[in-house]
Amino acid sequence: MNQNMTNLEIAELLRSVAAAFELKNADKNRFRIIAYERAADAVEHESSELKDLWDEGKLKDVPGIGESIAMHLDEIFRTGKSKHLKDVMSGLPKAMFKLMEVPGIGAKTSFKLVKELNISDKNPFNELKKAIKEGKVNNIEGFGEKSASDILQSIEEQKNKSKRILLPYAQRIADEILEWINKDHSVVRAEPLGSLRRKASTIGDIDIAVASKKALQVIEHFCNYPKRVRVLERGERTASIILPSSIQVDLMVQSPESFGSLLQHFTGSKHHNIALREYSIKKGMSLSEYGIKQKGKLLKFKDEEGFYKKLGMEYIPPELREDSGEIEAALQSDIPKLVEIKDIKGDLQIHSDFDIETSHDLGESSMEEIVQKANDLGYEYIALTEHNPSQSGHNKKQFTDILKRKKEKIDKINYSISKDKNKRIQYVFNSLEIDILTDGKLPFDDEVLDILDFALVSIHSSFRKPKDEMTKRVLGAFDHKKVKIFAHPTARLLNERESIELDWPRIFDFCKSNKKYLEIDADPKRLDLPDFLVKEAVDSGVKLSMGTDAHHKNGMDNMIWGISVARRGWTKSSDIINTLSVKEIKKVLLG
DNA sequence: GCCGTTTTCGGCCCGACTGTTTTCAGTCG
Repeated sequence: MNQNMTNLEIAELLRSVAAAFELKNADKNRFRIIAYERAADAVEHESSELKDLWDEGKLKDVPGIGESIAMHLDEIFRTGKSKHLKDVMSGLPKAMFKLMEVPGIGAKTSFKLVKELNISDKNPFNELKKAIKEGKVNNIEGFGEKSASDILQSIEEQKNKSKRILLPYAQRIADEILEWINKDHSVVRAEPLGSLRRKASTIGDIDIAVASKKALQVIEHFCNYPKRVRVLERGERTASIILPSSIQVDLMVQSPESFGSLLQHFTGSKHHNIALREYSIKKGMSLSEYGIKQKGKLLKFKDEEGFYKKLGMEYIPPELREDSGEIEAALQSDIPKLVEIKDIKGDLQIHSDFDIETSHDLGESSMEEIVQKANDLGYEYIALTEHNPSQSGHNKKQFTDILKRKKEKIDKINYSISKDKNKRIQYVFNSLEIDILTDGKLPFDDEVLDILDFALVSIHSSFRKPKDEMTKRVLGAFDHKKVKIFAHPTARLLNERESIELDWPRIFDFCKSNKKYLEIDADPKRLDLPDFLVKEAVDSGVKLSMGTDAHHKNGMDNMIWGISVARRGWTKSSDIINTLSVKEIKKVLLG
């Protein structure tokens, strides 16, 4: 424990406390254990840092954190430790909490192993592995050959487990498995569910639901998937396999007349389902993957619409099912009509191969290829947004010359587009993605900027600066008249680089007052703004811009992933400037 | 320990699978 614990560390602490309670008062108060686990979940789920919420006196606004836990956290943030939580965990070996990271090892198993084998805190995983190999584990009461070797395998898999899977890659893996599953003739329908169906930016496990009257046959077929490394479990209705890189695939089978309930159950999220079930209990209904039980009778649902309707709710799109207000909205028929890919009329961040003498990466496709691709996608407009020419080795005249050359080329393209009545595409914006320098300035002055139609700004260096300094830096650059869009605003790279720290409410206010726009960068390794900030931005009345950040014409197909983020952020088409017609967007960007 | 669209007290989501047992505890999603 320390004064500056992150949400992840706090969640881990609360989970350890839950485990400690589980061991210490076995049957006394199991709901306290659940309360701590739910608090841990809530902290992990929370988009703001708890320390910041504590600063603002809002700790108890986090659902799952009440009087008592808030008090302990307050003590931690003030003094760096909590006497009570420390007492709860006292006498339990640290190694125990570490071993619980292994799938299949819970509190009780972990405690028993550490105690029986005298495992030290130093390297519990290696010590446990060694004990298993020496045959010491299968002699412990409650363990056997199989459980010992399962644990060994779990530790190994945990070690080589890849990071969370990027959305499009998870989709490809799921598509391949679906192709295999559909070879079984008893399969009526098969769908990828879980976080993949909710279109989360990264995916942990891959979940698949199948409608079939022959569950056992489907499960047999699934477990024979050629790319499997091993079968993790295999029951009458569900099965799990492990793929290379320790990717887990879970399968659930249900008869076609109940497939709607299975879709609903297996799509999740866990938080959404729990909230939904708690609400339903009050209405005298009990929900499960089999249907809705009411007065002892089981009602079955072929589709999800009927399921939600029975609960007195509007249909909730999968992307919204995170227990972040969607149930309340659905009860009041207040679910927004979410933006769709067909609403998008243009792509506002694309890099061509025009040699702009940048120190960043150039695109790989020519302007002409990109314009053709945009036309194929049905777009009315695009923006060509190469990185700015490098600062070193260019003086003002050279900047001007390069940008004038680019403008001439785009002018020609626009002229030829205007002559071709068969083309959907009507305008190419002459733009640029400009670095925000460390001091908040842009690399060149207004005269050079004037050559452009408009500009994007973004951060590509000095990512780790304090929130206030970073916010001033961004607003300094964003303030220029020609600058309309802040591109990939958090600068995060999924699995690789954390988001920068910004005062978001201040950024949102600035955008609203000054007609500036925040980008959703649709590049699958960015997906930036992240969904929860999209929701906050939209709630604050900020308008967004969509860009694929394509560095090759094929990258323009990535718009769909940006749309997924927008939808998860409760975005309507009117919240996004790229849904405007070419005539309207010129007023917005050229003004 | 948390929480309130019947409640400030009395509830707390629901079910599957596995190994080690011989009816169930532990774990997971």
